[in-house]
Amino acid sequence: MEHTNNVSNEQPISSGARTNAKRSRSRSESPEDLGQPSKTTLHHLNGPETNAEIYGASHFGQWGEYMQRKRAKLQIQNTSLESTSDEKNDIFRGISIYSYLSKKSLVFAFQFPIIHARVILSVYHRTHIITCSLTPAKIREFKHMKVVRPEWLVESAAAGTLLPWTDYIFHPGGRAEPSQGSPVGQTTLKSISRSTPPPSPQVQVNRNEMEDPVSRSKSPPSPLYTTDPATYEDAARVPGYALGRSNEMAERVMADPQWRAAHTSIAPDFIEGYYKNSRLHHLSMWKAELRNLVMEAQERAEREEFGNSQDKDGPVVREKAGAQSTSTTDVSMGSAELILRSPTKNKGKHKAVNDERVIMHCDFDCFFVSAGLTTRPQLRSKPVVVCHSQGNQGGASSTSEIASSSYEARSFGIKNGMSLRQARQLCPSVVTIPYEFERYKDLSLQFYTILMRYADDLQAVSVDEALVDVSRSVESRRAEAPISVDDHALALAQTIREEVKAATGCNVSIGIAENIQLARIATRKAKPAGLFHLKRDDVQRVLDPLGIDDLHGFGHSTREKAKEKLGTANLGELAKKSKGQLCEALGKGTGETLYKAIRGIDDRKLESDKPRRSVSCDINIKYGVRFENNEQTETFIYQMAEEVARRMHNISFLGHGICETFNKQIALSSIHGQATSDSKDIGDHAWKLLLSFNFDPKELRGIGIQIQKLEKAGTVESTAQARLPFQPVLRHKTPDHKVESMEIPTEHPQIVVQPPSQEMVLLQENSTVNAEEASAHDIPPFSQVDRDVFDALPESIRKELENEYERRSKSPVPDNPPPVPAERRPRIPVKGTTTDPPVWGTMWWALGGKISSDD
DNA sequence: ATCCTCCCCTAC
DNA sequence: TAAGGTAGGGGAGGAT
Ligand SMILES: Nc1ccn([C@H]2C[C@H](O)[C@@H](COP(=O)(O)OP(=O)(O)OP(=O)(O)O)O2)c(=O)n1
Ligand SMILES: [Mg+2]
Repeated sequence: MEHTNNVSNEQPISSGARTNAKRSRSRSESPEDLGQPSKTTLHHLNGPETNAEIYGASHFGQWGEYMQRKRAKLQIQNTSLESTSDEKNDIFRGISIYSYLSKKSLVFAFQFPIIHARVILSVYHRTHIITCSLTPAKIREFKHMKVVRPEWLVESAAAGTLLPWTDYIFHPGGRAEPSQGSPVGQTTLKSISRSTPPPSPQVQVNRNEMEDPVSRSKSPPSPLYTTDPATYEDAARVPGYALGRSNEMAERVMADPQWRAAHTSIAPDFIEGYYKNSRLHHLSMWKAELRNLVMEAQERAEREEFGNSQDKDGPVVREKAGAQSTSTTDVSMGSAELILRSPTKNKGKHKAVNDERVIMHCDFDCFFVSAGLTTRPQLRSKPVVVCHSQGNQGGASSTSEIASSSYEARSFGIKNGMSLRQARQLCPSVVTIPYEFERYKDLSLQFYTILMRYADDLQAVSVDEALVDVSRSVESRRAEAPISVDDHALALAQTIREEVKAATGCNVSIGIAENIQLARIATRKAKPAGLFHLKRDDVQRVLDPLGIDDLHGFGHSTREKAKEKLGTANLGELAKKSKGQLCEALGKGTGETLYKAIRGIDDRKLESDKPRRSVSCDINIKYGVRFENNEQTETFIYQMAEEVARRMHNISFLGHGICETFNKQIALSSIHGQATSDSKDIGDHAWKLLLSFNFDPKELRGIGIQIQKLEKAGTVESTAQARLPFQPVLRHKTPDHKVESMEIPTEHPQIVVQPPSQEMVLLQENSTVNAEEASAHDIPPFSQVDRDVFDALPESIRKELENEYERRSKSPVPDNPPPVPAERRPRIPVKGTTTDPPVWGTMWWALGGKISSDD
């Protein structure tokens, strides 16, 4: 529990009515589905931008324009949008504008005379951002671009000439808003129209640059037109996190092209190898697998209870029928089967509401280290850490991260999550041992097997950690032996501890309390190798000296916020604050959770049967992704698609600054406009998207794909989290593997993309894609085209569209058939549950960042 | 009021 | 060399 981040894993308070996956984007036909602020591009067509470079060779851009135009029409029902084909009002010639305004503001903008110039909604090219409100993330995104306030347009139009944009530079009011996602600067239109005098330009910019954005991208990063919140420094501030200066050896080695060719993402099996060595990937996989196992066990228990068959003495864990222990290096839990002994799932039914629960939080002590020490007894009582770097690798400067540290090591100040370099500074004699993922898996299954024996309900938290509701077990023990034991919960916990120790050779610690939060606190006191029953009378005494970040779900950032807004991070002090104060400082839900937590209250139920709601695979690459050309990029994309969904971002370990990450979302549909789990479909879409952005592959530092709003197709028996939806191969290969279900994206998932801001090109914002009507990868069937909107398109675009339709009418494009309109699209037949949110996808990539000298 | 989108935050 | 993945809670503020 000493790792850097925090105590525990579980989230506070589930959010009741929410039906959508968190990161999902929903589809809607309404023009308001732009999200907010709505992003719409006004492109003045007359300029030289009307060339192929801008619109690319792809029809995506055209379609995007079509959609935006249509939406614009819908939004401004009463405003004529007909294009004026002449040259009056041409003061905006050559200017492409990316509007980042709320809907209201947008309408406002449309009412201006400039709108009567030909307004083209360009997807791929912009010269200016227009906005009056930006979130911190957008500030980062736009920081190399010309960001102006709407008055620039308004007043230019009024003046009949293009005023210098530098007089209208947008800059967020004051410092960056610390609170997440909250816009910085003005929010309302009122403040716009009220003619605030334009602030004097912060930066002088050569007027010529406006006409030649491309050349700009070659010059050193342009000065910021917005205040830079320097957000990445926040990451570096997180205590103990293994950010650091560059690893010199790594830098040297990266400079060698041969080495890079062999070891970076260029290698065809890069992703697989990366995952194989990623402890965090394993943790995530295991967690999902364990949750599934528990869920299956519960369903089985309920079924058996109903059928009245209770073979109380059968094995609690067994190999699934036909499960071949593939090899000795099977790190997956897929072939195991847990059995829940007591078939009682407290489903909140008439289950004595007032009964005090008994919750146990069971957690291995320094799990990875303990596991490693089972075969290295000679290292017991030494400062031992688990990390990749072994022996003297990396020397004194190894950036290898420590996954787990023994308690002896912790006495030197070493913590989980630190870099080996930091650890060596604290304790030069620290001993490193390697990862043994398969062993962790085996031990974990033993651990869970034992827990299941006593659990009324069980929530898998992690490979080494579980929350167990033992209320009834304790109750019945008390009934059987009322007097001989004074704390039946503690006695049961001791039994569990001993059983786990006997089965695994490792120590678990167990915290016991009446709710989850307190049980976790109790575990802190129990460690190492101990038990602690936190009883009601002791709660305040135990809680008061703690800091807010000692509570699960409250971390570094919340602590800083509390210190700033409430003057203290100490629970005893915070207890004096009113609920209103806490809510004001931290938000309503968080404030209330905290208010209760401080008082030892936590109403959350164990989460043992919630199905997964999204799938994504992330890779953070330190130095792995370095493409030389598009071919390599393509290869990688398809690898990723095969692997499923994945996202990447980049925080460089090599000491060259942080890359910027972007994400965009677009509709993804299979060839036939249907849901798909096919890796080729996903790869195709992702690759096209990426291609359309036309950036330098050398700048690429990460790519990601993620799919959300999953809909179950088939049984509920899904397992392997990352692989499930996208590796149908798995099912065929290992029929015993029990992956007969697939989660299939319904209709068109979305993929999100975003361009390098360095290129001064801003791509279509995800939300501008009307997914209900278009896949964003293709144009709609001709019959679906809104004639008015179509006619309003500039001639060049219209021509291209016409050509395309013409072409298709002659020879259908097998590659790219127009998707069936949504309302006619056959729904994917879904067996099992009826949760029907559509699936969406998000694609990420990261650009920039330097790497040693060659970058 | 409630939903949705785009974020941020947390945890192992 | 080292392999910083991943799912979900929750807040702000616009749309409905
Ligand atoms: N930053 C981290 C934190 C944890 N882990 C892995 C290794 C840990 O052994 C395992 C369990 O995490 P715990 O938080 O339970 O930490 P430990 O079990 O190592 O120590 P303890 O539980 O005794 O505090 O997860 C990791 O790889 N990286
Ligand atoms: Mg542990």
